[in-house]
Amino acid sequence: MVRNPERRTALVDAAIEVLARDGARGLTFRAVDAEAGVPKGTASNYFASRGELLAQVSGQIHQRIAPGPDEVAEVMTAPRGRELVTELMGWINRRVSADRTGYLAMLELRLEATRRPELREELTATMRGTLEDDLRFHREGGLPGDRTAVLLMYLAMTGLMLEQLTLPGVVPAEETDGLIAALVDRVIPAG
Amino acid sequence: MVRNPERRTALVDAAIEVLARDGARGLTFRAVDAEAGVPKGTASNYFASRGELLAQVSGQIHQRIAPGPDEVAEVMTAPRGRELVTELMGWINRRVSADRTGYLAMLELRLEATRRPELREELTATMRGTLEDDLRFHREGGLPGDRTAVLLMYLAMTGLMLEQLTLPGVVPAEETDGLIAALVDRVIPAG
DNA sequence: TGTGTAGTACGTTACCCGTAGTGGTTGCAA
DNA sequence: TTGCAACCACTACGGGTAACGTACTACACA
Repeated sequence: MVRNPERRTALVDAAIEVLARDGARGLTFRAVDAEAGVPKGTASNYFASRGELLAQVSGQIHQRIAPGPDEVAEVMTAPRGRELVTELMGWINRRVSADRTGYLAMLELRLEATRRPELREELTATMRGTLEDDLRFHREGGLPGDRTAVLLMYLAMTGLMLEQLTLPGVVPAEETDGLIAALVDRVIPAG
Repeated sequence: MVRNPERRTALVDAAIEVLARDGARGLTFRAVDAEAGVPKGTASNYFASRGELLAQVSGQIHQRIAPGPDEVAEVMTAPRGRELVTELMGWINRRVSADRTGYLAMLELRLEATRRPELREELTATMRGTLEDDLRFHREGGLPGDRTAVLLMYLAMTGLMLEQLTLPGVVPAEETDGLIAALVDRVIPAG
């Protein structure tokens, strides 16, 4: 098994690209080779199996999707209130548009997790972790809204994400900002 | 091109099953043949291409997912109010659990639509139609909650659906009923 | 008896996969 | 500086699989 960290991450990045563009069906070692611009057979040398490739994709995609810490810090200079929460949600939304590839690959992974117990466990643990981080961030950051509110926002944003990524014509893009504002407004209890 | 309606729907049903179980990757004419218990090559005779197969799956899956009219009528005997809306949402949720296969296939179709403009258009039109039906049903049925409320519930239920289908461990099953109740309670404006 | 569909069998095609083999680069030691 | 050893990129090949479509036969029904 060859170990060249740069090349390995390059291959995994290529795999993410292929996954988003061609779907699970198009994700083959050869396709990864081609996408990464490396000779045929290279992916074979770096990953023992398709499952291992997916596992590494799963590990890398979170880093790709996760926000940079300074990015968050910048937004969080504003006073705590519903407006700030709205801003955060809109920011998530824009992030999905900006990195369609990453989020689409994530969706493909979710579907794949349906059939791969190990992948499912890993993805579940990570997603659960980030959700708990969100909850803690919200609570300790002094943002308005209880635990239930955060969970509801999480679900609605997940749904919005799915819609935008797969069938953008169903919920018109012009409405999304208004919907996000209404979501925050209604879901966070007054007080 | 052979035309035997029964067999055709049987094949499409088999394709839905394969799509949910093995994903887009596993959806081949041969796999459909095997799943439907018909001789190899049959699917080839019934569908000119993979795209045509997917188109027919898309046409049939909506009927499979759509509720029977009497089912709705039965629930709608209750007095109009938040409780009834909660009941309806819980019913959607149970429906997803009961027909995992159908909804998983639907998810696979959404992802596939990412790469197939024709499929995307058709799916978008249908989904948009059912969403507008929902909105009309809600309005004309005298249920509480404005248009925004229905859209927000749609998004949250979509998110919940995705979570349950792909990573059921992230949002614990014990919480879902409470979340649905809270969703309805908060999203529908008082009045 | 003729048309159309079910079932069988087959050949072609297209990838996909892994690996053996080669050459080049780097690092270390004499 | 030179020689050696390890590692990795790259090429090329061969095996294998499975998917696909179709020609062919059998049968039912009009």
